[in-house]
Amino acid sequence: MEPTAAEIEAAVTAFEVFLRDRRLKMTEQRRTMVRVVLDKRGHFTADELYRKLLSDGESVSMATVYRALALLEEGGVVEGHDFADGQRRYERALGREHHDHMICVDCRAVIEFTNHDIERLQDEVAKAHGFTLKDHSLQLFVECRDWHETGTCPRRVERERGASGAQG
Amino acid sequence: MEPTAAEIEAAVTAFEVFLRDRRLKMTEQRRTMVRVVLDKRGHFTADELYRKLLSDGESVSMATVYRALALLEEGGVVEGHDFADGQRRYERALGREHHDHMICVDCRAVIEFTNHDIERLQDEVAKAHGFTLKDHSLQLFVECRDWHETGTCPRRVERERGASGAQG
DNA sequence: ATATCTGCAAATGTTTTGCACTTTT
DNA sequence: AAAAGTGCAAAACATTTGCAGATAT
Repeated sequence: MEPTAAEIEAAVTAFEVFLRDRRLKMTEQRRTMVRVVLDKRGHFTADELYRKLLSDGESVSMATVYRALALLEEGGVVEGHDFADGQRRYERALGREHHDHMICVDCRAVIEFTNHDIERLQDEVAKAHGFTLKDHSLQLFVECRDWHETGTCPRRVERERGASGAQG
Repeated sequence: MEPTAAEIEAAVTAFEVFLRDRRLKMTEQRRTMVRVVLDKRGHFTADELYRKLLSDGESVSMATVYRALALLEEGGVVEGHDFADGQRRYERALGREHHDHMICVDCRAVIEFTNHDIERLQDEVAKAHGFTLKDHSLQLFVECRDWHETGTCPRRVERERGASGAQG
């Protein structure tokens, strides 16, 4: 499901077109970020992306990461979500279908799901009120009962050791 | 739909019981906040509540407002929401039914709605994945088309004048 | 050439915290 | 008296911004 190298390069080109249309410039930092981001699975924060770039030996600043993420989002390369934990999270959008998220309140694992009936009903609700639905945000906060009960949830154990957040 | 004075006092007492169960104390500030909060309609931020208390001549600090809001939320007096604009928003929970929110991306108006089919489907989704649904967060970001087109949306006009945020 | 970018450091805005003092229980 | 709460100012955090120098078109 990860994009091939060729697909990533096509996306770089597409992003360049997006930038050109707005009279913005393609830079080494932006190019690198498109590549890194499309190669990522799961969700990541601005800070996680920044660290990844640094550990890859890239030369970027946090400010540039934030400025680029905003553009990557507008350009449809990534999608941003707010899981109500104080940090915006991103995920690769290119070539992915729309989905919503279940977040385990115990271990913070993120599980994706799609439910077309819910999507349709949302549209109907908006219409019924005379509005146009532009976007939505749906998170289900769940509990991984079995893992929870046995205390063996691997992600929770990891989190309690102080490791970085779990991702679905 | 606003609670009567008697209902508010009953809520103060109930909150006191909640506190006592946890070996916490009822204070003048907390008592006042329960009253003020239950009297409010619409959504408010911590800062808005703080200003309201000050203008009422109450003696509170921002720190106490934040600490109390956390307790009020746990005690079921208020419910907190994250509308992805960087500030947590609260609303009176006591005696209110569950509902979700539509937020106009143009004027930031907040409209409440309830859809039982969506609720049921959320439960089913969680169950289908082997999880227990503990909570959810659903926001529909909409556009008030007519107002938008005519440029007469009262809330937008108000917002552009620099007034405080609109509430549904 | 010129408009846009970048990095840095400083600023921002919201929320949290340490601490000495005050208030409930 | 003991335990918890308060205000204040400082800290913590994620994110944004001003500006001078660097880079893309």
